[in-house]
Amino acid sequence: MRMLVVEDDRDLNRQLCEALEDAGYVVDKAYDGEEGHFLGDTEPYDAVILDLGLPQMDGLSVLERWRRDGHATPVLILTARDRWSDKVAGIDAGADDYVAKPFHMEEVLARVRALVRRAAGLASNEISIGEIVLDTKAGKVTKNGMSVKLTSHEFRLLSYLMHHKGRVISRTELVEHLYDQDFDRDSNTIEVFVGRLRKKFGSALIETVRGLGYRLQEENA
Amino acid sequence: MRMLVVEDDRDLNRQLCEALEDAGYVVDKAYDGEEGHFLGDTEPYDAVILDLGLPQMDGLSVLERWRRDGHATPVLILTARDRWSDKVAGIDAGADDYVAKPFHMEEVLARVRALVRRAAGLASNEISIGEIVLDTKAGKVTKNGMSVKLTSHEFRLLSYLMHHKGRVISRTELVEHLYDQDFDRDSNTIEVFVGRLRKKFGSALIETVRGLGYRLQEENA
DNA sequence: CTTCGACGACCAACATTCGCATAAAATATA
DNA sequence: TATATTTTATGCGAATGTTGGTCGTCGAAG
Repeated sequence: MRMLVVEDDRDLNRQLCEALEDAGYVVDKAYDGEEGHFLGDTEPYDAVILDLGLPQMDGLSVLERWRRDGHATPVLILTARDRWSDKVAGIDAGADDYVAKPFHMEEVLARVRALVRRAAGLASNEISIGEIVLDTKAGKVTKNGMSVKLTSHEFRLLSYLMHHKGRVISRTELVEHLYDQDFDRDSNTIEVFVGRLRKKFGSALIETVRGLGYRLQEENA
Repeated sequence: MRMLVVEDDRDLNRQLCEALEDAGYVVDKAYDGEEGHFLGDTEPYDAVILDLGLPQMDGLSVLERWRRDGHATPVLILTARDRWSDKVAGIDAGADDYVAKPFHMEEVLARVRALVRRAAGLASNEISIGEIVLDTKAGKVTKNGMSVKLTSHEFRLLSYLMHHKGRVISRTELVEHLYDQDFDRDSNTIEVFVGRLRKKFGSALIETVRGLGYRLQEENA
């Protein structure tokens, strides 16, 4: 999962990024509204953390423009504690959730998890497909109840695929969501990891759609 | 485990802190409502001890604001013995428990233990995993019934991990809960202590999840 | 039906990061 | 001061991620 943090306070921005990276996400950052808007417009994020008080273009405008342009990316708003009106306006503008500053990093993480989960239309922290169960909170995967050991990239890949099961995912989309901006476009890492996942879960799990990408099938185990 | 004590009576504050530290917690203190509110809002405590009669902002308001902002941190209220109404109001405001002043330190400690325990979803003061039993009340650990000698940091680390068994805990989270504010971010102390615990309990106890953190497994002993 | 080309799978070597043990230094405790 | 505990420093080794190459396979065009 790939996140964008738009926050002008360098220190806070760094803290947020660290926490998110700790939690296993890939994170891009922006320090002003314009940059943030551009990135959110260009890159396919799975969630955005957006501060409201920003230089260049304030957070609310950024959010409004995104929504006007049809971006549905989940957005978590950061508001100063005393700016109630901002909170309301943020929700009107299409924010998915908000947290008042100052906040507990853990709370932000919990809310981000919830956003990603909801975006995938799921109710809990667990996604299952056949005998395979992925627990995003515990960071654990089991097959037939047996825990399966995955490396962090393997986990991310599987996680993304399971969040979008049934849909064909292009290699480009995977690269965009699993890596940050500068990454060698023509590399075959994704294929390698798909191969490794198949070795661990059986080749039936991930279906190859030639020329388009990969798909996780509900029926298969 | 990391605690916050909000109490304007310096003497009492000090006593509480000492007792808590003796019991193996890491403790931050605040002498007025504002400071207390800020800290509780910012730092991830495992429990808070909150006096109601405070300068700047009274305890009840502090608590109400925390709860309104979605903080679920367990809070133990201190009330004067004759202020029944306060007690009721405290519970309404979201306190988890209360103690009337003057009190026995023992009672406070017991209630704090209970709060931490409940927050972790446990029923007793003993947490066990395989043959290892940790008694939070006695501050002792046994393996196969044999007492194991741990240093205070070793105990704290093990305790935190056991309170969250099954979940992957990042090194960052551990540092945040085992040390107070200013602590060198890139230090390898945690790794050293994990190593020591493994030496004492066997390497199967603490599983490392590369790139993410550590996890205590229910299954393993 | 055959052939060709493109795409993906697989493999093995390489580079890198990460965690661990160890020991020495610093700090707290008795 | 002596002792126990905590922290820092460093090098090693294993786990992980990446690259490049080869082979197999699918599908379309002849």
